Amino acid sequence: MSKDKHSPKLNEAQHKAVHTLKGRVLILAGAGSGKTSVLVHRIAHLISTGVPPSNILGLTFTNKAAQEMRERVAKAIGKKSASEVTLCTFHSFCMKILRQEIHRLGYTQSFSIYDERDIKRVVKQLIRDELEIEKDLPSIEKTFSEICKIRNNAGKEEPTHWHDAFAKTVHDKLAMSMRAYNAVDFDTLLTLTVDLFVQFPEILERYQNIYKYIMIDEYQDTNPIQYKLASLLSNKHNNLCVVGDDDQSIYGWRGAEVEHILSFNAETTIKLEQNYRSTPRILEAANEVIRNNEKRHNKTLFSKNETGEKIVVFHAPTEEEEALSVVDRLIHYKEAHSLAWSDFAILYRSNILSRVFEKALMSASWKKGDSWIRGIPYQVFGGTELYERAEVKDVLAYIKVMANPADQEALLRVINLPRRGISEKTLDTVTQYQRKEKKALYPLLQEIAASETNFLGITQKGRDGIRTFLHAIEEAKKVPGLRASLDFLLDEIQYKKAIDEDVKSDSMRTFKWENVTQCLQLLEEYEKDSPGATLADFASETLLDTSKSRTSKKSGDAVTLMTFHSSKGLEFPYVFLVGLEDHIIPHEKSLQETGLEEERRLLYVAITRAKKRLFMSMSRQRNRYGKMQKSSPSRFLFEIPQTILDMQSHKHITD
DNA sequence: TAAATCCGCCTTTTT
DNA sequence: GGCGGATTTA
Repeated sequence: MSKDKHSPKLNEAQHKAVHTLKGRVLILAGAGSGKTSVLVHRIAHLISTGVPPSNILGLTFTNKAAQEMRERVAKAIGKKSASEVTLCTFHSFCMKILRQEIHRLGYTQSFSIYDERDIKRVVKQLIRDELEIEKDLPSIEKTFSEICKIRNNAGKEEPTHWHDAFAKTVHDKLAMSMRAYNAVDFDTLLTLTVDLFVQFPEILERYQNIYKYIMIDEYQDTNPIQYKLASLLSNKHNNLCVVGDDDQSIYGWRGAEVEHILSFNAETTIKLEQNYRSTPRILEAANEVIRNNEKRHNKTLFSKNETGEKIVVFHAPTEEEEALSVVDRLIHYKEAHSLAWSDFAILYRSNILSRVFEKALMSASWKKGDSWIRGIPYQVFGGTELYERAEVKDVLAYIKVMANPADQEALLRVINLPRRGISEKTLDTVTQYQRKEKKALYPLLQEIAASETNFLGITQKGRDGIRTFLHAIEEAKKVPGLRASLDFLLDEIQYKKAIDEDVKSDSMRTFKWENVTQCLQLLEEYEKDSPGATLADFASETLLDTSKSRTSKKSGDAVTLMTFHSSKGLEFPYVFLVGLEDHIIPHEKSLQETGLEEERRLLYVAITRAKKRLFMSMSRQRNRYGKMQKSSPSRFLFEIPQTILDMQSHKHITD
């Protein structure tokens, strides 16, 4: 048996998984058991038996997983056929369908996508104006999470007590507002697609006939609505293959139900239990941790690899020293075993932890040949960064307004930006009137701009501002070309000048403008890559896959930094798990909420990313909300037997 | 009308 | 300790 899981030689279970093409197939795939490889082979095999690539649909949860699948399928069957296979996230799949069909649900093709901030603002507004309750308002957070529950439950149960009923009211109003704004959000992308399929069986059938073979990766992470979508689609041809591992279910907080995988009605069930990725030592640590969970299927993951080194653990006095120790080891092992930077990953529970490691990486010096180089190349995944920045959101909001004038959130965001004399009071008058008269905002603004006399008591200044704003938008729309049209707009509204005047520090000013330029750059690339695409397409695709912003160009040799969550499905020879402290993992907030077991699974996922060497570290104190606080090692660490741990001083590398 | 100050919450994880 | 949002001040 080959050790290489990429080798064409498959073990018995893998072989069966690849060759069972019909019916409902459940593949229980332990960590590192060659799951992706099996899926890729299975796709190749389907095609070799004469199934057209366009009949195959592979759904994943993250963009990274989708991208990896696309790359590996392309390698296996060639770029051309691979491009005909649909491999994408649930969300972008729904996007694809809704772009074609959403007009049947009372939207237009150029609908906007709202992120969590946008949607929360709408919810807040609804709670405030529509319900006119002053006292005892349920918090937005709470209402919003109730709303998410309703949506993700796919109408499974009706709300019973007051908070739920309230949330249901807000939910229904929200749905109306969103239709008025011609906007959807991450959740409704899915719910609307399901609605579409339920309301229009003939459309469903059309897609059923396209996607005759459906595969779902990371099935343990499906929530009810995704489950519903998959069952609808696969209902006719009944070829549904799902792959997953209950021990790696880490999205409970997003409504994922492990029950889906535990109770999947399968005609064939296949278990992949041989791990090809990690050394037995690493696997033992993972197994020892996960066996403390009660809610799980008993599994016996084994590895035939060489035993491997013990797991290194070190405890640094401060966060900075922890980061330095990690970086020292990075340099040491790269040198000692002539590795590439991309052989290393630094993984953490939450995004904030990336900071201190980025700093340490940036200021580290290492020897390349005869010369010293300052700064280790690294790549941070996740932590949306670029699209979270105010200036980029502004630009995106302008894009949305041009593409979709009904997008009221975007409109209100930029209508007085840069300041053009439209006061809060003016906006208040206008929106109140508009809500009362049930008019759309944009046409109303046009009406105001066109009027010569006093309209709703709006000041001359306000009216002038509205005119300037609308003029800029309308003129920009006429400019052909996406990038050109946006350039025109930004020039017209003097956006750069506004940044220059608003921002005090020099470095910040340059930084902000660079972000804007980068955004424009992305638009230009997008325009080049997808001829015929619109601004609406750009905005939504951008929001559905924020990783594109950073992975665009230089993906050379670099150390990977990412959260435990986003590391799922990936592997690295050398893995550093950092910040393993008891309030971070298990996260203090998880203790009541999603529960300890999910945190343990999360650590299990993180541990099983490592192929050769695993390092675990923590600090004795950590900065929390600006205050230094003591922290102690994660309780999970004590579940690993001492015999396979190598406790080191943070200062000295011993081997 | 816009700038200055204050307040509260926050940092769990992703699409 | 920093950011967005609300409130106060010029």
